[in-house]
Amino acid sequence: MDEINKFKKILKLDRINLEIFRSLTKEGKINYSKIGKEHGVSHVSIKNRYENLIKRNIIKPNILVNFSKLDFKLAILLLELETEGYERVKDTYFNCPRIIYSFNIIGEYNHVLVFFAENLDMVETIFNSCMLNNLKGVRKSNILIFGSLSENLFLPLNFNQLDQQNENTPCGVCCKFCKSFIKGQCFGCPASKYYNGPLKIT
Amino acid sequence: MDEINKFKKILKLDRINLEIFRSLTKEGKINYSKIGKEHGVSHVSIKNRYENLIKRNIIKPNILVNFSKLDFKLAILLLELETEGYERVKDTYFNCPRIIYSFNIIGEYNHVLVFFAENLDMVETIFNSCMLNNLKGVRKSNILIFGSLSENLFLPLNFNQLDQQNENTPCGVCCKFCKSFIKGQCFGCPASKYYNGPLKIT
DNA sequence: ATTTTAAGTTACATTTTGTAATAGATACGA
DNA sequence: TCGTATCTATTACAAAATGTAACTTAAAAT
Repeated sequence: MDEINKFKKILKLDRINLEIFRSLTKEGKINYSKIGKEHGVSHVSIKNRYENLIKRNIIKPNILVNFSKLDFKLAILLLELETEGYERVKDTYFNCPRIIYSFNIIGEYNHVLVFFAENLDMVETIFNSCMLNNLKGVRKSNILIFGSLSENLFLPLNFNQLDQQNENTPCGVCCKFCKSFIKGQCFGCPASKYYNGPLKIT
Repeated sequence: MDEINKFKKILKLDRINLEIFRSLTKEGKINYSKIGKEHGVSHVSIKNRYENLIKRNIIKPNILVNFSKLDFKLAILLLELETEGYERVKDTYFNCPRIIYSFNIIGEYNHVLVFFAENLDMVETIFNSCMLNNLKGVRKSNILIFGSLSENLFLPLNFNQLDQQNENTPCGVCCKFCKSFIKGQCFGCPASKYYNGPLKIT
């Protein structure tokens, strides 16, 4: 019971909050007045609930992209890292626009990276040039490539990194000097000015 | 070049669309007028761009939940399924409120499920009672448990399934008859009327 | 017992949105 | 090449939603 009350202080799940969470996905917008009317409270109350949850960093509105519609490839990289490398991975890839998720796990591996590339060749290039070259202390690794994305697979994309005005990538290299980029095997990093793939900002 | 033009027809990335995508995360709302003013176009134009991308199923606004703030546990289940079971997994868990992601992969395993549970004991219970009991044709499985979620980890939660008014779970069982539930080892399925954990709607 | 905090209310001025009619540019088939 | 769709954009105005501030109530903390 204590576990439950503690949880409720963080995220109270009642019909009103549920409706707040749902409305954005259902209608693409949050309409304070409408939700308020439906639940017999004022629009200001809805606004406060919503904004407080965001301010307290409990929820985050976001735009997810349907990766099934793009012709992108996704991959999961399972890593067993030595202690030193372990801390560094998150730092290195914290702002990488290709990394969708990065988390520590317990078990056969201790870190997971989920990333995307523009096509299958690029998966290989990214894996070799961006990752293995950059990472130290990898004891073991395993790559799982996503198969056909038949259903709609919506994932977050780091739009904040797509400005494409920086000389260096967020992970600290420069595409200009990368073999794969020079040979034309790689579109480059979508966060750098050298990028020339489908995510190029027009 | 053709690859890039094909992509642009699906998702045109210019400064305006980028700003549309960013604004929701930055400000929690999409303000057509404001974005329009900033980019020298009318609010109607912004509205149309946004609504068309949603209607075409390219993007989906969503509320992500900060799992680092909740005391929930996350796990990745890697499965090697026989052809017959392969098709069934997606169907069975399509509406499961605990499943965050489900996708086909190529490699050592052919399917991945990412799910959450209220605590570590529940991970075990879900794995045994909900999954292994329900799945046929599993040749090999591997479970990876998430470690400490030090950073903020925002993931989507299926709020549409949290009504808690159904006798049966979306995967087709009834908690009332489940051993783990009867013994009090399990909060039950958050989609069913029997659920009594922290996600209980008040 | 008093203060603080959290959650909600009303009222009104301001801002945003929806809608409809319309225009220009591009794509495309006959 | 002509005409027809289609896509993207515009303006203008009525309708609706939002932001804000001052205030209320209840619960929690000191």
